Amino acid sequence: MKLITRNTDYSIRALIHIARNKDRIVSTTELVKELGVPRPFLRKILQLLSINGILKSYKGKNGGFKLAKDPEQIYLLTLMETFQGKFKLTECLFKKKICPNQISCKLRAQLDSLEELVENKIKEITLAQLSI
Amino acid sequence: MKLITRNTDYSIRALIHIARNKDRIVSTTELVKELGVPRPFLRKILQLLSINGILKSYKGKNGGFKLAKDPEQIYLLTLMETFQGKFKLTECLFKKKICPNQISCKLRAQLDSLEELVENKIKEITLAQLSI
DNA sequence: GACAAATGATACTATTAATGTATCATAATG
DNA sequence: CATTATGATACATTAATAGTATCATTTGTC
Repeated sequence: MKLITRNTDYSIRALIHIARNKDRIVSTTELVKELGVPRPFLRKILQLLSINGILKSYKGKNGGFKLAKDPEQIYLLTLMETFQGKFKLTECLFKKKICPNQISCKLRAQLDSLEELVENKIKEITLAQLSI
Repeated sequence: MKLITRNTDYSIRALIHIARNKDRIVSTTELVKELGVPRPFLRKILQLLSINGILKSYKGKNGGFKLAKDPEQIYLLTLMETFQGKFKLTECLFKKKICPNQISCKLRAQLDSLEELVENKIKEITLAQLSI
């Protein structure tokens, strides 16, 4: 199963590097060298981070990215939801009209409480903790 | 994300029905009617449950399946691992030779502790609880 | 102002995992 | 011995993930 997909993972690694060099602009070229991930894919990821206000971008020569917030304010949950959509451990089949009974479903109840537990844990994790 | 995939989910629903009728043999035909899931897919699932000693099968006319164990002894974690492989919240990219540093990875450490938490919770859930 | 080096926007392709099908063999019951 | 069930196994489809490609726009430097 994938709690964290590759684009989220790459984004974290990129952000860690940017956080560790937060006084200057970091370019995609530099990040590709540092992380060894595919350039076009990384570019797409950085763009999304920029659109979502996590990175600030600088166009043109010597351009690149800087953090738009303090590392303490960048949450793992936010990153996951940026790339993977709203946090859900398991989509209920009820919604896909396969499982008939949402309300009485004991499994659903168990999963919901588990989901809450996991979400609360993830909420606490920030870039600051990951980049030290 | 999918903590529980469709075959695990179908298996649970099938087992619930079988558990509720545990004094008699239940056929695939009956389960298809009851659950409304694709027959060939369900057959494959029931076969796997049988191979793994969760169901006992009866071949031939009037054949079908019965529980091979008490509902109290059938764990959600076992079902998940039967259909989805060893429980892992997120496969480490280190193993795929993409991420260079397994040991120093702070994210990995966080995920590992989260994984333990979730696994322990899932370990406690049995068919008995789900089929009441 | 022209060029180079960067990001912005966006459409497309490939790969993998999940989901579902099909077929033939074998066994048990009446 | 026909019918109805499971056993074994190969195949096909769909959806999600992962990755590519292309052209436009912006900015610094000569």
